[in-house]
Amino acid sequence: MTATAEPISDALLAWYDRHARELPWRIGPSARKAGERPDPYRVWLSEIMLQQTTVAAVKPFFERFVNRWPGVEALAAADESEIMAQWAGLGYYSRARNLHACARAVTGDHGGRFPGTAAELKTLSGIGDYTSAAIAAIAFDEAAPVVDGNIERVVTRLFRIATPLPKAKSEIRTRVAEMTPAGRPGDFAQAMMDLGATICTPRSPSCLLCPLTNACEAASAGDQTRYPVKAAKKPVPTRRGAAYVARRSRDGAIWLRRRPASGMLGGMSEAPSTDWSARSDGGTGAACAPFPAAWRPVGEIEHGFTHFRLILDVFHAKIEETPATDGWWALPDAMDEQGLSTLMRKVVALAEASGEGGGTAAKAGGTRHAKRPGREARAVLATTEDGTSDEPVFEDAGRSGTTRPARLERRTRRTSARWSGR
DNA sequence: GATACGTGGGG
DNA sequence: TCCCCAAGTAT
Repeated sequence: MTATAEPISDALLAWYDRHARELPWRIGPSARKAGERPDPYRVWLSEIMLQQTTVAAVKPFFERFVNRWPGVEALAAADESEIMAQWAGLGYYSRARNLHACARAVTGDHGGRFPGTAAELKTLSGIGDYTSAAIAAIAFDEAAPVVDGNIERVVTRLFRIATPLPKAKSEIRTRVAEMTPAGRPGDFAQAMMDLGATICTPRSPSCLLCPLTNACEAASAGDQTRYPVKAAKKPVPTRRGAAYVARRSRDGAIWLRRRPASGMLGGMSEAPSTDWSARSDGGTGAACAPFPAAWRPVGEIEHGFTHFRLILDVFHAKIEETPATDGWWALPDAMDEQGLSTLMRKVVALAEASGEGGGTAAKAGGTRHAKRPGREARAVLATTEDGTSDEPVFEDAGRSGTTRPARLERRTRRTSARWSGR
């Protein structure tokens, strides 16, 4: 332990006692001191969701998950497709698959209880260096060094570490291990993350409000925004592809299929699409469609992924016969349960908005190339048709069986879908 | 070690 | 508009 280590954790914990954020998965410092402990299941679930994802984005998903699956056994008993559908919109979908695998491992191999050490936790699917340490510290009081992006920023500034990430990780971890107090390792980790999220922010840190400013080498030098130093990022290429939205004239149902279990949007549903490595010249059209129909171009969707930008040409057709390909019919009312990624929700929304007979003004020459998918997607969509309802379709029978006869239930109401994620 | 892997919000 | 980035992991 270095000479400065102890004052840092003391000052930080004192700050945390006053300024800790209240979060649905968190036990506040007072309650924690009073002996209350966080539920390892909730800690785990939140940590998985929070990987590369903002607190604001996670909150509603976390609430839905714990309402639906209050404990790890319930989650383990769920169908993976149902978990995927609930995860839809949160991104990084391998997390959802790993979540299920982890829940099953905890239930099957650990008697329904999460193992209590970082080393054991790390053997579970979806739990790596950060998450294992975080769960061990927060839920089980192990003084494991927790290092996430916030803490990297705080520590590189505190010690003015100029080594670029990710090379600096080991040094950062060493520093964190030195600072982590045996008494309150979980609060310390959460305090560091809160500090990084609210005070020691990337662009304009509020050093005047920071409890560690006196100990901070970068603040003393006045160059705090130089840290952390990161390797240069590479330019993101553009890929193109096409998506084909087939609508059943009778009830407005859309033909969906499931993407392969691994790779981009793995395991999620989609309107049948070409692959995306496809030529950047936009050489997509009716000829590339998954099955013959009167395909009409309705615009394009732009979507930014982490490592490439995608431009998807969207085609629409009204058909009546069930295609002779793998897939299933999804009714407008049931879109939320289909496990559609955000990209595919945009695709479907665009097709809906420009589909003739859908009740919305499909005219206006602007639909041909919707350069503003964001605005497009935010449009309130309404179909004036009455819909019949299939059962929720995102399930095994649906994707393999294809032409499974729909269970018909008359549901005479208008559908009005708003682009709001859920 | 480098790359694949989503999405939405903020400056 | 564009770029950055957010409680990372798996391969």
